[in-house]
Amino acid sequence: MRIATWNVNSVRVRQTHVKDWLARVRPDIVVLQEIKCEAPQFPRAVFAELGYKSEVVGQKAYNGVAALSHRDITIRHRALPGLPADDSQARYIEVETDGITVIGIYLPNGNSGGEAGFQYKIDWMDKLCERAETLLREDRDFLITGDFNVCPTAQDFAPGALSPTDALLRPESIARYRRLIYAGLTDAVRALHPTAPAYTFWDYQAGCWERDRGLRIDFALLSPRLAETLIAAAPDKAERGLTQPSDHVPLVIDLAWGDKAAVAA
DNA sequence: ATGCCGACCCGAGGTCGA
Repeated sequence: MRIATWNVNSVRVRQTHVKDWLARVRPDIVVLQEIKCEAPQFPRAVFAELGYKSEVVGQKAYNGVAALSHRDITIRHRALPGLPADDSQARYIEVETDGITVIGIYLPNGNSGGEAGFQYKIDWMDKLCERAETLLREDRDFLITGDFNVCPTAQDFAPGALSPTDALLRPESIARYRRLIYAGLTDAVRALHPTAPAYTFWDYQAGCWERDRGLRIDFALLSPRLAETLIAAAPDKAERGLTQPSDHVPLVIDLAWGDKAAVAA
């Protein structure tokens, strides 16, 4: 099973990139972030030409997440459980297929809106931790993947790419990322590549791509049984070098899940 | 120290991202 995540920074601007990438990489499921449109504007037909169905949690201009799959998927949640009912930011999608729950997230950045904006990020992370802990208690097979907007270690950003006071580096943010790991989830990329930079984001500004001043802020965190099936996990760096790219690249995870099921049968 | 770039809103230039 191939699962991917990609912050596309506007799905309408990036629809040809996404379509070409789907044809090349053929993920079973991909979750998208920052689609920046409401569901009616989502270019479903473009991806349907390749056999992909879309589940969209849209929002005008900002945020917005989606899941594309050529399998049958069931949408379980369109918002992060535990957030206030009046929260209108489209940042969470939870879908299920073949016994796996795939959670796609666009975690708040936390640098805008002052301390209230940062507190929103922290509250969001607390609810995400609670969701993960609930699924672990239920002994479910799941992964949380997407744009986490956190750089947990110094290895996860190029020197000078972030201010030391950036919300991506604040101890409150990192502590909550660590809580997900301590709960029992496995960072798929680090499990296989302990020392590689594995950046997933390069700012459009200041020649960050050309100077390789990147960040590793997109992750796939696997529940224990899924982690045992991990085959491959890597950012698809080539996408950043194309014309008019997203500032993020896809992260692609391969699991021996279908194989395992076949053996068991 | 600040802005760089690029997307959104709309139809200028402000706001947000990370």
